[in-house]
Amino acid sequence: MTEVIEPAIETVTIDVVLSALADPVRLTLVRALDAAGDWTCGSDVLQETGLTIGKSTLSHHIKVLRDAGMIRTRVNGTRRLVTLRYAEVEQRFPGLLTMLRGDGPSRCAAKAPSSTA
Amino acid sequence: MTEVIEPAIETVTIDVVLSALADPVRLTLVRALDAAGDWTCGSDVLQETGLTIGKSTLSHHIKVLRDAGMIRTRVNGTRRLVTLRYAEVEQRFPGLLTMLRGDGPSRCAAKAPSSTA
DNA sequence: TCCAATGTTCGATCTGCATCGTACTGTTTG
DNA sequence: CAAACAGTACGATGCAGATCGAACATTGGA
Repeated sequence: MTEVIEPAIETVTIDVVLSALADPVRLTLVRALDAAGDWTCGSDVLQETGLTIGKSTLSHHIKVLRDAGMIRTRVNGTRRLVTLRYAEVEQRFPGLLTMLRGDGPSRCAAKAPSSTA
Repeated sequence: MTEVIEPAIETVTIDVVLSALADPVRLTLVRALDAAGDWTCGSDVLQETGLTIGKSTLSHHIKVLRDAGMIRTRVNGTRRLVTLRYAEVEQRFPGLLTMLRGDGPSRCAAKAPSSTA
């Protein structure tokens, strides 16, 4: 069970994290990991999230998220297991994962105060 | 003292905020606002931040940040005064402004644990 | 050993966005 | 009213990054 190399959480900057999370596909991936709990395997995530991207594109996005310190990749046989670096990210950027969770692209239409002007 | 139209904070999604903050110029602007308080829209900002962009580009970035709910623009005569929507952003996305503050592009080289492998 | 399955790497393409210059709007002042 | 100033709007350009397909590892099993 080798681990793919990843940055120490202390060396991760918010600049890089913001760039990583600015992409809708990567945001979807992180949310899926957060919601689905522990592990999600590479290609399974496409089916689970409904993303329609090629596997090389997925591989690219996973690398970006890993370099941004958000996720961890462990090699298990012929498969890669991906997980959120939950505790570390929460420690380094408190509240970040919570705010990612709150807003789906079209949720949150519950109660809008009348100050829309 | 008219106010330029801005979104209600409740309608702002984290997706839009992340896209807005993913740009280094806009991140610089937000940090400058956070550090210095209010300022005017024009060449003051460029001089203060050391940014070397045209004024139309600056205007563009300010619009993006405003649409993302991060800043407010007030019209005062022939000038525009820009402020950070501090309390509102903090209420909607707790901790966000703090984590923007923490990381300069090259700071934070203090103590890296030996878990780099 | 050979084959199938899973991901990564590489090169090419294409789209979105940052940037710029110019023209335009609105405001203050002479 | 005209001129100067501050900022916006718009069209054009260039580049970074998202995407894809194909070739290349690596592993597990027949």
